Amino acid sequence: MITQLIKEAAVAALQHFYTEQEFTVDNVSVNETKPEFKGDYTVVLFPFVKMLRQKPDELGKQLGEYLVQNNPSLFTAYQIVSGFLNLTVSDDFFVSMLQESWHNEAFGTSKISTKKVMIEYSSPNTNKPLHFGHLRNIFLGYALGNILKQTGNEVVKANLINDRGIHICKSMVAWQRYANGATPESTCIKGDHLVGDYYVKFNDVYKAEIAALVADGMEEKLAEKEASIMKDAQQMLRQWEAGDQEVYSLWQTMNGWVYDGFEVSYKRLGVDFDKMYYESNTYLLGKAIVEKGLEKGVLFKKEDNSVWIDLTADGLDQKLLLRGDGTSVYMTQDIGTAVLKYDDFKLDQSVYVIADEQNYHMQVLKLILSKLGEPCAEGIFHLSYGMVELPSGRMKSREGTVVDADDMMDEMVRMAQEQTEENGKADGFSAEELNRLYQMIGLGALKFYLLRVDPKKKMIFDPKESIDLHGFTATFIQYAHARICSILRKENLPVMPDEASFQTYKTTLELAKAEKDIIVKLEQYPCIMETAATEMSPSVLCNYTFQLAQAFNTFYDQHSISKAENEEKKQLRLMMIIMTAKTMRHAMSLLGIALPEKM
RNA sequence: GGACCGGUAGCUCAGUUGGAUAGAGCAUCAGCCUUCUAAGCUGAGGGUCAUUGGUUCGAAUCCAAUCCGGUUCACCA
Repeated sequence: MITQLIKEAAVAALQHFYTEQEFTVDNVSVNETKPEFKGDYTVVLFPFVKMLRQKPDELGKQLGEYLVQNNPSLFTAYQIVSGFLNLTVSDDFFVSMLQESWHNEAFGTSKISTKKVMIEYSSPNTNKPLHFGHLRNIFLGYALGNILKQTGNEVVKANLINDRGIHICKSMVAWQRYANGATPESTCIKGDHLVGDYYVKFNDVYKAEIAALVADGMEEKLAEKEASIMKDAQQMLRQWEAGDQEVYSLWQTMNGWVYDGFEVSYKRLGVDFDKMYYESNTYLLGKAIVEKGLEKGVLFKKEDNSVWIDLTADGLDQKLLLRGDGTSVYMTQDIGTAVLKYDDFKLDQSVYVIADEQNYHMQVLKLILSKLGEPCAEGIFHLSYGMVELPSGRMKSREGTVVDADDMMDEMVRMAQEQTEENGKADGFSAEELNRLYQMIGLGALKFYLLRVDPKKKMIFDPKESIDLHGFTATFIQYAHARICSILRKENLPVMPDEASFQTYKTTLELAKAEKDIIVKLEQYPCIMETAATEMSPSVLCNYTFQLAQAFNTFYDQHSISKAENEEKKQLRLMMIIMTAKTMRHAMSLLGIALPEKM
């Protein structure tokens, strides 16, 4: 990568002049040169000015001369502007890069990290369908898995399904009471939606029952406990835990409906999992680890027999791990699951894609595991993301204010269709092609919208304003890609021509600014990929790809490819746009976004 | 109250270990389709980087304090 080469060259130059000092590439700061100055990359001189007691301009001149003289294939000129050494990188360097890499499908992949990594994402409850907030989680997890694979890691995509507990019993009770045996088949409602409807029903009835009790003079707190539907749900949970046949079978049936529904959604979203965990299998785990912790003296018992860990020395609180009656809590279960995952796959790293409201929980989980001496503790990483909110505040499934994931997908596809037709671009496609195109545009826009911002920022989504298909969007990138493909069609070339399609000319014509801008960007791709992986941030790829598409559009407007000045230019430009399209496809495919050849 | 996260243009956001006059998109305004797709391109306006101090040759970035918003500190999951 070029910044690395520049740093190494700068170190060599410094070492040449100042033999008594030690320099490393980490001392050298290299940035892209600001557009208002001549040059491509800039070495900041100030750190050395102080260290070597030299005047900036003199030091810059000394280094600049040396660098240009001794690296003729890399630099053609230098310029010093108030403490900054601006280096012009030779066209030859960029053209060679292009000639070597335009065809390389592995450009951007590396082996900088070869860990075994699990990414747990999605992790839904089985009492309601997926909503817009889940989508952020799902896209993040899926994209991150792909990105980590690109940098050499072995990735296990995992889904931990929350399929048991009081909230699951709530929809079951409501279904039992009010559904008259309705099934997805009998109602033609997608299974997860059907179950979700009864979860909402439960809460409606629950509220009404409380109101009735309060009207009869009961205290509200007591009414919340005494409402018959709630008592039924609690009773059902006890029966489930006791293994009651009838309850168990209802539970299996309704969860089955939900899984069928999820399957459809996941498939449409284009995501998948290598390993499924179910809380009904894991909720009893962790107790044995807690017992060991007691023996070791890491944990302690209170008078009522409940088991705790004291984290006050770490600035946190005491945390309950087992109730007085010996039953476990959420944390206990998570401890068990963390160890289970570690044992299943011998993980180096275990990433949890979970909303930021669980920051404290995850911090405590990691801390407890490390105090218990569990080797899985070190690899735990919480990829925390901000919740998606509506202008009116948080989405609440109990209040029916959620934006449903399936509806959202439909809405996006509908918008894609509407826009395409409005722009008069729906001609020349078969019905099936159009359908595929609308899916690509609609879902691409949705994914890009949710991935383009830093995960930890919360986002507010206004369904009324919906999602723009202009500007910093997937559509913009898709459009640039389609334009490139259109040029290639005109030139009778496939999207990825044979390696021997072009001659490798020795550069004779200077690169135009718009050409150079694209090639400079392309050259940065491997570096960008590394950043995305180490920062665990798909948004890095969104930003990069958008900039690349922008650079292409600018170029496209200024220069012709078919009617290039000469054959050399034409072939160079073809290589350039082929590599641009390839890079855009590569980056976007990691985010699950497809790019059309025509739109 | 403790802990954590956020505050950058009217709105949504970039800004990689401190580097040049803080950048995009949307919105607004002005231009550009007899030439490879105008879902595009070019230009203009728009900023006390929440505030105040500190460190530094240099701070949106690091430190301290303060203000605003959010999350969390359950024998819920």
